[in-house]
Amino acid sequence: MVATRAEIGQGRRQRTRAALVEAALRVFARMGPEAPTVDDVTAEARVARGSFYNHFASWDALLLAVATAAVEQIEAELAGQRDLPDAAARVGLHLRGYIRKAAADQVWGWAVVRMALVAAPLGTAMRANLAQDVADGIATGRFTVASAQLAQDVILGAGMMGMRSVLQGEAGAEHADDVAEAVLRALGVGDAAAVARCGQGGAARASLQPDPLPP
Amino acid sequence: MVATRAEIGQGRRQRTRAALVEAALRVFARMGPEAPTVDDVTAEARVARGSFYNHFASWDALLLAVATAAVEQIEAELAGQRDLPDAAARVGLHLRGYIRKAAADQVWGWAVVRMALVAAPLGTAMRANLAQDVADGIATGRFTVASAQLAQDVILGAGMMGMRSVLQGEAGAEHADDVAEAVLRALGVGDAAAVARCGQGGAARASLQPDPLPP
DNA sequence: TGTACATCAGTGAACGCGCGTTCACTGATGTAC
DNA sequence: TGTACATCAGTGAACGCGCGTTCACTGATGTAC
Repeated sequence: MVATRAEIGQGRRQRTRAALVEAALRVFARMGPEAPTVDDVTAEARVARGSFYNHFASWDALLLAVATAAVEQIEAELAGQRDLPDAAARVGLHLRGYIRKAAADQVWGWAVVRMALVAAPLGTAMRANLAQDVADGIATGRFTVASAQLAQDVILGAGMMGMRSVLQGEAGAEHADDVAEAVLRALGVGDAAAVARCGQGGAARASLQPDPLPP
Repeated sequence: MVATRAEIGQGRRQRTRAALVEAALRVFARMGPEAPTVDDVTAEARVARGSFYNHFASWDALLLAVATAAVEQIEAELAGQRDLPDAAARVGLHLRGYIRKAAADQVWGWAVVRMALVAAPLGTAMRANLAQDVADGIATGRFTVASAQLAQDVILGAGMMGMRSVLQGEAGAEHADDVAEAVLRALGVGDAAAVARCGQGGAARASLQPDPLPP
């Protein structure tokens, strides 16, 4: 059966591709998404240089794959929180989740921060997730802000800077709660402190296992 | 007199150097601070390639010069506002000033946003200016925040994202006031709306002349 | 006043490295008979 | 069961472009006499 051979081929392909994406994440965490060369990534993945072009037509294609993988990873860990009825609680838990994950998995954190600041794909992916919660919060009167754009700017801006501070070692893990509370206050949420510090926080925390430090 | 000849030489030097820094600002606005080459900058400055190395030992040296020039430019326009007695007013007016300037001078705005996100020198310069106001606001009880780090993260993060939105055309000039108000709310300033929308705003606005659009 | 000279910054051709990209080849795995 | 073959992904040497960097030269300007 032809299907079998094709499947086996796909298996090899996917393993090599995954190795490249994972290696790129580590390299991006060290060097950002634009400085490294094809050689840096293939060396980290322990794969021949030519293999890169079997999988990615361009550097942007790799960037998109890495950004997608990074967002999927955190969103999977936060799964279920999109179902919370309160938009403020959802935003708060996402903020805490991202910052806590940055503290627990510095490779992921640095890669996300560096990509978010420089590369379009990641910012776009995160904005897409956010837009829904922001629109909901405004529609239900939970957020009192001048515009949805303003809400996004405050959430993403403070969130990214909060991650950066934690990664730099300028703040501890409690920074996640502090940032969430401050952002919710900015959005006009009256009970910001309560929303930012409890809710499904226990569950979210339990799903985060600490990771080894980066190289 | 030997001094005269030396001075004339310095005059030539300084003009060439200034041309390189101004050209680099325009190039950074288009391409960010890392992608462009020495050729891009010298071509924009209409100067021979070799001249670059008469003035800058490395790309980082250029970056530092451009970042310094960009911060000095806005700080000169906001001069006097550091004397305001209220830390909240100072922070608000700086936020509005940066975002309004980005709207009025897009070349400056894009260069600042791209440098702030990627290059260390600019972020460091802005943090240094901020630290004083944040410390003051906390000491006088004007800000009620968990930490100075938190205040900086919210101010810089929301400020940069606000500049980005205006530059992208996703928000209008009024975004400056909205961001300032939201940030002050996050910092626990009770009269955030009042502080963000009046004060020395008129004077600050008058000092900003609109600039031509970037290439 | 005029001419030869000194001292700069600026110039741009030339060199060489490093990187992206290609492509004929290898090796692994499954298939046919 | 064993052997020849087909089909993949993966490999890495080779090519060539583009960029950073250097340095002997030019041109501009002021100085000496």
